[in-house]
Parts: sequence; C-alpha cells; structure tokens
Amino acid sequence: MDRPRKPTLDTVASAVGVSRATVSNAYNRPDQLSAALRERILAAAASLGYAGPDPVARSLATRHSAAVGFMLGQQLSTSFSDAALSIVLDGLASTVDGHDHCLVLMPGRDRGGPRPETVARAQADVVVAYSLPDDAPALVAVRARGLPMVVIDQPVLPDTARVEVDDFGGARLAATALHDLGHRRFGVLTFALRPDGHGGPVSAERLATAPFRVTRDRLHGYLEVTGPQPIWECARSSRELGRAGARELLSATPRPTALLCASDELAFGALQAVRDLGLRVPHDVSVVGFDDVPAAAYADPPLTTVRQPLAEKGRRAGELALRLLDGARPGGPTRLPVSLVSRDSTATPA
Amino acid sequence: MDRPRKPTLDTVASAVGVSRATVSNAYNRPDQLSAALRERILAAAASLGYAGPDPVARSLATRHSAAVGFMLGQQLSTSFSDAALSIVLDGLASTVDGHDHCLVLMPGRDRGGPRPETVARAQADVVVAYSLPDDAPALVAVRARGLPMVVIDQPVLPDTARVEVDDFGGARLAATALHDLGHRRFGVLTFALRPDGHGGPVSAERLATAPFRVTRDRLHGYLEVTGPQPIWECARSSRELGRAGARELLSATPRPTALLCASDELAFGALQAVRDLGLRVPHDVSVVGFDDVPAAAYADPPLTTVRQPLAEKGRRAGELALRLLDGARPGGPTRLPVSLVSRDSTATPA
DNA sequence: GAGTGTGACTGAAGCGCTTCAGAACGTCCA
DNA sequence: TGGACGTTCTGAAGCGCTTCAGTCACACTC
Repeated sequence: MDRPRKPTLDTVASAVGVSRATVSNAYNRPDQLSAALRERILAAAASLGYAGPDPVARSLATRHSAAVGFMLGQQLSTSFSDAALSIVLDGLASTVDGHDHCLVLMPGRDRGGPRPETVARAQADVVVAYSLPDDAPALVAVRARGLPMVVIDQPVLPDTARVEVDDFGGARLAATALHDLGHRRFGVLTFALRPDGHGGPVSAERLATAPFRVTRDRLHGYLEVTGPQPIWECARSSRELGRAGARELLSATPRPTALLCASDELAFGALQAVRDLGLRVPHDVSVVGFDDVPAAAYADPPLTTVRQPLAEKGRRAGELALRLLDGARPGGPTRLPVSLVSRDSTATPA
Repeated sequence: MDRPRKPTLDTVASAVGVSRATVSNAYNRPDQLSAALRERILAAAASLGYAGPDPVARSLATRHSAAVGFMLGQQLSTSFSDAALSIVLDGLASTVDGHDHCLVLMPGRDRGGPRPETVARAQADVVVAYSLPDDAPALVAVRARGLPMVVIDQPVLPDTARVEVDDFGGARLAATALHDLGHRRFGVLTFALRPDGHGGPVSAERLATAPFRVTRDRLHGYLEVTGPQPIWECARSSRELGRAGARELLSATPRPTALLCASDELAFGALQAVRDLGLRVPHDVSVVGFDDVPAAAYADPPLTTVRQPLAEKGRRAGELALRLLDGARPGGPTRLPVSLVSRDSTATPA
C-alpha cells in the first residue's frame, strides 16, 4: 500500500490528452491556448490534486527562484531580539512583500556570518548581507556562486550594490555634542570588534584590525573627538553585557563623566549601571547611544542617541536587490544620513 | 563578449577526465572515491570557479531542499516588531540553525496569512504555520502541495503536527485572580477576531464566529469567569491601538475596575490609557496582559500577565518539523503549560 | 485558387544534478 | 589457480518543468 505518486504536469497532460507544454502554458502563459482548453486543464488538475508546477523544477528550468536571501551576522536565535536588525528586516521585507518573493534567512554562526555551506545550499536569486565581518567567508561564497549581492554596512566589494550609513560622522556628532558640553573624561562601550566572543578592554591594535566596519567606524568617530579613551568591548550588543561593561568603565578613577555607547542597547545597560552605582543620568554621568531604536525614546531618562534610518536602510537594500534581479548593474553606494537626537540622558558635567 | 557560462558538474568532470557521477560523489559521498582523485577534482573545481552543486538542481534530484518554511499571519513588515512572534521565531530558529537548514519566511497578506501563490512557489520541505485564521487559504495550499506541516496555535488539521498552549485556561487563570481580588466590572481588550481590519466593540456573534482560535479562546476564558463584559477589538496587537481601545472601555459608567487584555502589547497601551485619564494602576484600575514578553517585567508598573513559553513553542515546532522531515508521523498535539505571573498591575479594587 | 496570415498546440531539447546497477580491476585466501 | 569479495569509477535513467522552433488547420485576401 504505497502512497500514490504525486501528480505532475505529465499526469495532467495525459489525463486531458494534451501535451505537457500545453499544461505548462495553462499555468504560465494563458494567452497561448484557448480559454476553453485552459479551463479543462485546470479542472483536471484540481480533480487530480495537482497543486501547480513544482517550484523547484520550475526554478531549475527558469533559472530563478523568486527568493531573496538575507545573511545574518548572528544566529537567528539572537537576531529577532535585536531591535535595530528587526527594523532593517522590516524595511527589507516591506519591499520584498510586494513582489511575491520569499525571504530566505541564512543564520550566522556566532558572529562570523553564515557558513559557506549554508550559502552554497540556499536557494535565492540575490542575497542581502547585513553587517558581516569584512572577511566573512559567506561573502566569498556568494561571490563564488555568482549571485548578485547587496551589502548593508559593509566595505566595498567589487560588483556589489551597497547601502550604508555614515557611522563615523554620526559618532563624531555625538562625541562633539558631549565635548561641547564640557565633558573630557569618557568611557566608550562597544559591541564586538571581532567575531571571537571576546569581551573586555580594547587594545589599540585590536581596534585597528577589527573586521567589523561599523564598530570600527563608530569608535573612530568617538575617539577622533575625544582623543584616546578607555574602551570596553561586549561580545554582543545586549543590555546585560552593556550594564556589566559600563560598570567596569565607571569604576575608573577619576570616573568618566560620559559614556559613549556603540548602540542603544548597550546604552540601556549603561543607564542601568549608572543607577546601580547610586548615580544619576545625566547629572552624574551622561550617556549617548547609537541607532535610535524606538525604545530609546521611552528609556529612563529618554536617551540621547544618533539616529540612523534603519527602516529606510532595509527598504533601499530591498529595492536594490530587486533591481539587481532585473539585471541592473550595481551602481554607486547609497548613503543615508544620520543625525543626533538630543534627549535627556546628556547634560553638562556636574 | 558574452559572459562565460557558469561551470557545472560536467565542466569539472571533463576537465578532470572523469564522469559526472564521480564529481558528484566528490561532493556528496567522499567515501565513494579515492582521496587522491577527490583532491584533484576539488582542486580543478576551485580553479574553474565551480562553487559546488547547484542547490536547485540538487533539490530537484533529491526531492528535498534543506529549508523550513514559516507562514506568518501578518506581513513581514509588522512581524518583526511583534515581540511574542519574535520570540517564537527565535526558538524555532535555534532548532533549525543546528541542522543547516534555512528558514523561508512567507509573509502574510493583511492578517489572512500568505497568499496561496506564495505558498505554491516557496521552496521548503516542511512548513510551520503560526497563528493563522482557521480558514486561511494558505493552509489549504500547503495541503495541496502535500508538504508536511506543523501548526502552532491552530485547530486540528488532519495529518498535521501541532504545538499549542492552553489559551483558554490561561485566560481563566487571570480572570479568576482578579475575580478573587473582588473585581466585578471588567473591560476586555482584544486583538483581531477576524482578519478584516475591523476595530471597535465586539458583538456576541462576531466573537462566536471568530476564525482566530487564539483570540477566541482567550476571550472565552476571560468571560467564563467574569460573565458577559464589554469587549473592545483592536485590529492589531499594538500599544497604540490598545491605548485607544482602553480609553473607550474606561469611559463607561460605572468605570470598569479591571482591564483584561488579550496580549501584553495591548496591556501596555492600557497602562498608558489609565495614566492618560489621571488614574493609577493598580489603585484605580487593575490591568492584566497575556504572553509575558520580556517588556512586561519592565513595564510601569510591572505587568501581571499570563506566561506562555514562547521560545519553547518555537523550539518544539522546529523539532517537530525536523522530525517530520525524517519521515515521522505527526502524532498527537504538544501542549505547553501556561501560568499566571503576578506583578504589580493588579490589586483589590479601590 | 494560390498566397498569406494567424491562433492553437506539440516535440524535443534542455536546466544541473543524484543515484543505482553494473563494469573493471585488484586482492586475498583456500 | 580460481572464485569471492572490495574498491573505484561509469552510464544512463531520471527529477518536473520551460521554451522555442515548428506543424497544422483554418480563415482571409486579392
């Protein structure tokens, strides 16, 4: 009693008594056959339980698969709790949504991006890479497959579309604001510089050779204004790690009067750390974040931060991807503006 | 000057002077050829720029595609901002991660789930459906394709694995707690009962015929304890809509002393609405939520809510999906426990 | 009534791979 | 010395579909 074989185009074709090509046309090119015949074919298909052309076979024949790949720097399991990433995906999705394309998520291993094998097996016509280390093997793998690619927050890759944000300038903006307020002693709190799970104080050498462009640029932006400052690296951009890191930075004597954070999430942790020490923000310590995720406005106190257009970033990436699918050439990078959003977590030093 | 054709298995085979089968084996069954030959083949492949077997062709030949499909009730663009959904996806992803499978997201149209065409074209071996309306066409489409499926929070479908939570019992738990505190006048705040974008007061008939099982069960759970109460429906589970809806419910005279919300997100809006009216939680109005997303603990005041194991839900679904892939039979539904988490948003009525 | 379209359908050649039943050639032991 | 067995590699048959160059029949035109 083996299961009945799934019907195929041929099944339907011979049931109706036409050629396979005709059945295919019934689905894909209704103008190629008479309406009456088409009806008959569709009816027969329905009664045979044929659900339409198999997507894999179709993809093989047409050489495209109506899917946009998205490579994550981190495991899926941590991606969805990352507000900034979620918003970017949001924007990307809204574009992809409208075109009957699916989104194929390729989870990263640790923070190094997806494994090459994952990339090699993923079925997508175009790939969007988000915030991978400069030397991610996944980037090479996409290249090797010859898939068009758009990178977000990534360095120049030949023949690749790109959307980016002025992380360096944004960080400088924030640091300058604090400097203008009179701050001179800073603590810098950052997420990973390398995908090695390392945390702790950051050496100049580690900073200089960091493969995460975004991290590097933000830190350089801060330091350009402030001069050398103690930096604490968290393995991930999480509130908890930020809290612990900020505590370390605040334990220095003399205590820094301001904390420059590479993300809002870290800044939320920093706010907490300041409270933990019985101090107040911004009276005792000023805190700035980066990203301007929605929660920044609701934080206690509302967080001064650098706004980058996260949704727009995703949307643009999606549009570029779709355009590449249509055979367009990559073109120059799309650069989106950043701005400083001043709220209540910053003030003149006491 | 047309682009050089992409190399295929054959390209490599003839370059090395072996059969195509051997090259295939070099990639998929290293034990089928001598190590030396394998080396030669891989080297030749590398120098020809061959990135390994094409995933689509391989899928066609092997009849599976190393991908798990995930059908969303809502558009992708709103999914990522949904904390509960994110956590479920999280759990699912962590399972899928470990098996070199990709996650193919199928965005829903409005709230009715993905369109059948999207389902028909998606390349996945197994599909996970999350919180779709009972009559979603997407469910039929998956059936038609003969794909194994696991549903989360969905009614019984023949031949389908299922993971679910006792929404009815959970809601009853919360309502009972309030009732025991002495509350008798309630307002009930819910998200969509149907995917029609409707909002406003809910009639008994609309409640009875709601195609969203989860919504229905939670409301029935509340009402079983409290008896008939005014219900306000929000088109989506968002803080803003919750705030507006709660305001409506609170404008009744006599004013309800407690608000029963179908989700934490709505409850957050309700907290805000109470403040908007110059009242205090829980002194003037008690509020309970449902889900216990992380933010519930940080709310002001911390929210009393029904905890459901969201991550676990996703994880179980992932495991079931993977097991179905291995040819397992669906088996009975997996039921996860709920519990009441009492925090500071509930108290005896003034 | 020969020439010219035109709409409706078909045949066959792929798309790039996997897989399975062998073939070819040793090796080993009785 | 010969049969049993292993290892290594190959041929060919698919997987289910698209697509393009036709074929065929039939109406039109002058």
